[in-house]
Amino acid sequence: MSSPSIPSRGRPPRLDRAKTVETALELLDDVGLEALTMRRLADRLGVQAGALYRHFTTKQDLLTAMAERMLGDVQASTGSEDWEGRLRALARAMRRVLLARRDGARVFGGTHSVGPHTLAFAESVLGVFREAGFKDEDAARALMTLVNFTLGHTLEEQAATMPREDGAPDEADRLRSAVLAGPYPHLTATVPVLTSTDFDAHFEFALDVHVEGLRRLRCGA
Amino acid sequence: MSSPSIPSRGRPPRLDRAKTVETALELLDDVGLEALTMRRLADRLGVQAGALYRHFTTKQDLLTAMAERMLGDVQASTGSEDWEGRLRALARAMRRVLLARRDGARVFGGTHSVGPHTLAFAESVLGVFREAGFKDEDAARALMTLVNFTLGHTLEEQAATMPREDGAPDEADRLRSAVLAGPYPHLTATVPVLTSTDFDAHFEFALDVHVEGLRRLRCGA
DNA sequence: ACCTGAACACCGTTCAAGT
DNA sequence: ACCTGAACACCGTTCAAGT
Repeated sequence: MSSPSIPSRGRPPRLDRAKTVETALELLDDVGLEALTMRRLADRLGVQAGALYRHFTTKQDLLTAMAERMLGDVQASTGSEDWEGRLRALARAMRRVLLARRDGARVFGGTHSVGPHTLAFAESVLGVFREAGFKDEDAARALMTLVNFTLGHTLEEQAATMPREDGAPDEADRLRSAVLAGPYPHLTATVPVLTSTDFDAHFEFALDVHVEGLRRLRCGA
Repeated sequence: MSSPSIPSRGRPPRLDRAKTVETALELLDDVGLEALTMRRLADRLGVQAGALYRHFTTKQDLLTAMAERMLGDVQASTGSEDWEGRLRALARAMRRVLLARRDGARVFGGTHSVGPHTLAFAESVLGVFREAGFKDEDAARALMTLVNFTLGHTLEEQAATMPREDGAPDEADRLRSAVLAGPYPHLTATVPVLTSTDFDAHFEFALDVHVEGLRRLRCGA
């Protein structure tokens, strides 16, 4: 088999987008977004940094491809549930794939992929809304809101669970001492919840609010 | 007056945190977050870059002070409205101050100030919820959700309205052509809304969903 | 005490030249 | 066609030395 199709003049390339993106995601998991540099990625690929620019026009282009690749891991929920159940499943799936990689939310939030995985996800969410009877305008805005809040939540979650260097106080600790030092009765009462690490509960709360609000808007107006 | 209080040995400082933060915010408006460097800021202050580290331990510390300063511009809505009206006013005020400066949302989102302005804002939102009868746990999570979605929205808004360099296609254009090139019926139907620049309408939709959802949760459970 | 000058250890990106 | 080698124009941060 392996038809030569286009007889590629010169040597076969040692790099390609797919393999580079895969390696970049592994490097991301190992060192985090801050330390993900073109030079370090080139090192891991056994290549010079400049070679990466044959396959990605900029670092931003690489990050966008990484975000697109991450979205490819969302499971298509073929469930025969109602629209609310299908919506919850899609939101949880998006959260899951972002949490699956170190700084995944920041990578996704810093890019705007229009690749097939990203569009397929948006298409699924829109399908749920439109088949549930939402107007096109509401469906589009409901998609934006859902992506927004899911991204925002995972951003906070990954920021809060970041491994802090020795000696530096936890973010929760900094908030606690600042709140207790000032005249903040409401914050004082709620700071245990605000610094809680039960992010599943926080996410499900936001998801409940969102779905509940959308249900009201579906019939009204 | 002007009591010498502590006789400051040596020359009076040419820099202080407040003035530096103010200048940094002006520089941000002029050049954007990407070009906001310690060297450029030092230049504008007539000082060497290293001098900034007498007043801010890191650039992150400076950015946090900038975010804190921005939150100081929220107007205290002393309105005698119901909890929903007060909540809407606070969310709109947060959106307003973030939109007031170039890349304001990204600066705020990349930091976690526990300064008085930030805490005062959180305290206000929590006050609305708790006085409306929300449980402490729900109030705390509703605050997180509100800040989340307001930040996420302004992040998207400022990303979409960024001045693009010549020749580079608009983000909306890229989305449009990608959608029309593939099998995406739902996206095709909604892409006019998704690429709409009526961000007020998008924000008010999300605010409606949020408030509507919270109203249901207040009594229930 | 506060700032300068200069360095350290990096960045992303470009591009002639090799193969 | 693809990659190397080397450079360009920067970064954030540190710190001896000056005043």
